[in-house]
Amino acid sequence: MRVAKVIVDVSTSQTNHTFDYLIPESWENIVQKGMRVSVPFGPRKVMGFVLEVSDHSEFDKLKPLDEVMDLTPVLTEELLQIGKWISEQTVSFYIQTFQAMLPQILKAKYKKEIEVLTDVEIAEELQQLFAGRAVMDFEEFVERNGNYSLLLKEVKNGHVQINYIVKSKETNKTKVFIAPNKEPYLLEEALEDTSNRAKKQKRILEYFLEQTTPIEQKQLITELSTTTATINQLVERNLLKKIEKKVYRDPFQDTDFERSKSLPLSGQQQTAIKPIWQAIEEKQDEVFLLHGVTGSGKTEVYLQAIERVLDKGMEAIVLVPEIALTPQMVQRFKSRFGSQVAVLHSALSAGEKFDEWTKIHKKEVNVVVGARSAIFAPFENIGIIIIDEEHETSYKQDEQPRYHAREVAKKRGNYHHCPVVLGSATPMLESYARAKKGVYHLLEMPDRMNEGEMPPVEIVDMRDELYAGNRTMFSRNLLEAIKTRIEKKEQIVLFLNRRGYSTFVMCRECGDVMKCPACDIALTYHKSSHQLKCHYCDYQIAMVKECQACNSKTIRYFGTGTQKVEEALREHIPEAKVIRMDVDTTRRKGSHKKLLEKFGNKEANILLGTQMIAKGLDFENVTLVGVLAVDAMLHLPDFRSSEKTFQLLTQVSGRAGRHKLPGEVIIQTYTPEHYSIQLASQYHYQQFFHQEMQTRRGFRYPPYYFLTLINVSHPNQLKAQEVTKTICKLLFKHLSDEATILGPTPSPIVRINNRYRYQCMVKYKDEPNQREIIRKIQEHYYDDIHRNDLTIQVDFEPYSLM
DNA sequence: AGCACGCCGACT
DNA sequence: GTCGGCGTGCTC
Repeated sequence: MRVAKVIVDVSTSQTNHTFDYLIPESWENIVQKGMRVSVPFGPRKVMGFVLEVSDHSEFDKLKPLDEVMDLTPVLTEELLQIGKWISEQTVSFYIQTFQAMLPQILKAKYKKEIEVLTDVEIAEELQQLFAGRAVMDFEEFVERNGNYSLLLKEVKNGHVQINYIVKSKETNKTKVFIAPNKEPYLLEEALEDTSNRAKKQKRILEYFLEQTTPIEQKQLITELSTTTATINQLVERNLLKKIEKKVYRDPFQDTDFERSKSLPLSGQQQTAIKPIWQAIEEKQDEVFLLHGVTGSGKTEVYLQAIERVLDKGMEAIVLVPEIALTPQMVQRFKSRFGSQVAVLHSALSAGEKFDEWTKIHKKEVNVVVGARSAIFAPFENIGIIIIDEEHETSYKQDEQPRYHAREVAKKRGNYHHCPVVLGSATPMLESYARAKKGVYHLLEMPDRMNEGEMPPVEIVDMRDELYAGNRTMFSRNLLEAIKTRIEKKEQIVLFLNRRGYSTFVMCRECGDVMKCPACDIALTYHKSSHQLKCHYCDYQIAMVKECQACNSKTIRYFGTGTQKVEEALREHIPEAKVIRMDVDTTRRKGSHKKLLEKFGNKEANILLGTQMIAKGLDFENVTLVGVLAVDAMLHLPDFRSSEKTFQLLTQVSGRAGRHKLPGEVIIQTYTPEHYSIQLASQYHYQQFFHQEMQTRRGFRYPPYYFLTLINVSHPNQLKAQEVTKTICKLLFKHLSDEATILGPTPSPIVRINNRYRYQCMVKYKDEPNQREIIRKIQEHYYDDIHRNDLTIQVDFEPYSLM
C-alpha cells in the first residue's frame, strides 16, 4: 500500500496539516512528493500538494487520489522544506506558502457540473434546463436561475449527480502551422481539379508545391493575402493539414540583445569579487554585503561572479526590486548570458510568467533575474544568490506568507552551500549592523567608476522661497537649472513622492476637507479624469463643484501631486517636453518600458515621476536631478522614515551625471537641517548609520530589537479595539519580561474600507515561544474570524507600520 | 472553504 | 407532528 500525504487547498487552521490518500496501484510509480494532485475532500474535490509518499497510514478508511496533475514535481524536496519553514516562521498556512512559490497559473481552478444519471424522467423543470444534454455546467445552472432545492432532491434520488472538477489554469500557447497533407503529385492533381473561380485556393496549392515545410498560418495569410476560410476549405479537402505547435511566449522577442563581454574590473571591483569567487570555489554559504555607491559598478561584479558559477555548471538567482527591474537591468543580463536567462517580474502576463518558470523547471536556463518570488526558482544546483538593492521594501511580501526574500535566500544558500550577495548603496541598517558585527562579510566599493565624482547636491530651503515671494512649487534655482539644461539639450529627472494632482481638497469658507466615506483619509484630486479618488480603496467620485458642508464655491487644491507638477512645468517652461511616470501612467502592460524608451531616445527633456524612477535608471544625458519635496516622507509615522528618506535621496542623486557629462542635484525641502537630508547631500552613509543607530537604540527599535506588529481590523470600532486589548494582555501574560508590548493603538489610518484598525507592537530580543503563542491567539479567535468578519494580521519584522 | 448534521420555532 | 432556520464541526 502506498500512501500520499497531502496538504489540501483549503486555507484554514483546521486543515493546516496533511491528509492521507491511497495511491491507486497504477500510479504507484508515478506519484512523487512535490506534485500537485486532485483529491476528494468531503463531498468535493480539491487540489493538493503531495508532501510525502509513505507505505502506511494511521487512518483505516483512506480514499484514493483522484488525479495526478503534474508529470514531474513542481516543488523540489528543498522547496518543500523551505515552504514548511516559511509557514512556521510567518505563522501562515502551508498551502499559502506553497502557492506563493509557484506561478499563479499553476493554481487550481474549480468547476462544478451537473450530470443526469438515469433514463428515468427527472423533474420537468430540470429537463428543460438540460434540453437533452447529459451534462451541464453548474455555472450555467446558476445563471439561468435553476431551482436549487429541486436539484438537491434529484441528487438524493440518485437521478442526478454533481461532479467536482479540479483543473489547472495552465495553458500552453500554441501556434497553428499549415502543412501539405498529400504527396506533391496529388496536390498537382487537385490543383487541376480546382475550379478556376477559386483563385486563392489555387494560389495556396501552388505555394505548397514549391514549399513543403510547415508555415505558420498567420504568415501564410499575410504572404498570400488570403484568409483562414480559404485555408480551411483546403484542409477540409484533406489537401492541407493544421499542426498546433506549443511555443513559449517570449516577452523580449522584439528586443535585440547585443552580446556583451566581461569588462575589465577596477581595483575595488577586484578586491570585492575575490572573496566571492573564493566562496563559490569552496562552496561556502557565506553572506556578503556589497556596499557600493551608485555607479561603482556593482552590476559588473554580479555578472562576473555569475560567470564563475556558470563555468562550474551551476545556477544563479538574481533578485532585483520590482520597480528597478527596468528593461535596462534585464538588458545587461540578457546581453551577457543570452538565452540562458529567464526573467520573472510583475510586468509579465500570467502566461509569460508561466513560460519563464517552465524554462527554469525544465533546466533550459541557468540564470534567473526576477523580483521577490524568483527566490523560489526550482533550481537544484545553485552556485550563487544575488540580491540587488538589498534595502528595498519590495523584498518583503505584504500578504501572507509575509516572508522576506533575503531570509529565504540565506536559507537556500545554506542548503546549497553557496554564497549570498546583498548589494546596495544604502544598506538597510539591520544589514550593515550585521556586517559590522561580522555576521556578514562586508565588501566596500566607495568610488564611482572612471574616477567619476558623485554629483554635488544643493539643498534649497523652500521657506526662503516663500519669504522671497515665490509661491510656486519650483525654487528659483531649480527653475533656472532646468532651463539651462534644456537649452544645452541635456535631460532632467524630477522626483515627487506623490501621484495625482493634489493631496487634498478643502473648502476655504468652512475648512471642510473632502474625505473618503469608507476610509479615514482625504481624497486626492486627479485632474485628467476630473475625479476625486481614494488611494486606499477604490472609491472615486466626480469632482464636486461646491462644498458639501456649506455649499460655498471656494474649493481649493492643497498639496502637490505629479499631475499638478506636470501642469506647472508646462506653464513655467512651455518648451519642455515632459514624460510623467507614476502608477497612473504605467498601469498598462509595457507602458513602463515604452516611457523609458521614449526618454532614452531624447523625445522628452524631463522625466517626472514617483518612487519608480528613483532606482536603476541609467541615462547618460541626464545631468540634473530635482527632488521637489521630501518632507512628506520624512514625517511619516514610521521609525524608518529617516532611513527611507536617506536611501531615497541617495538613490535619486545617483541618477545624475553617471557618464561623461557632470551632474547636479537640487533638493527642495522645508526642513533643510534634518540629518537625513544633510548627510544624504554629502553622501555620508557611515555617519548617517551611526547617528541613526543611536536613535534606534534610544527608542528600542531594530536593529537593537526585533519587532512584531499585530494588526486587528473589524467593522465595529469597539470590537477592533477590544480584541486588540485582549491580545496585548495575552501577550503580556505569556511573553517574557524582556519583551515590550505596546498597544492597543489605533493604526495610522484608523479606518480603511469601513473597517477599523488597531494594532499591537512587540519589541523583543529573544522570544522562542512567540510564534506558538500567536498561533494560539489566532485559534482562540477562530470563530470571530470566520463568522464575525474579524481579521488579525501578524507581521514579523514589518517594513510598513501602516 | 463548503457542506452535512443536528437542534429549536412556524406551518400544512 | 414536519419543514427549514442557522450554529457546530469535519473533511484522510
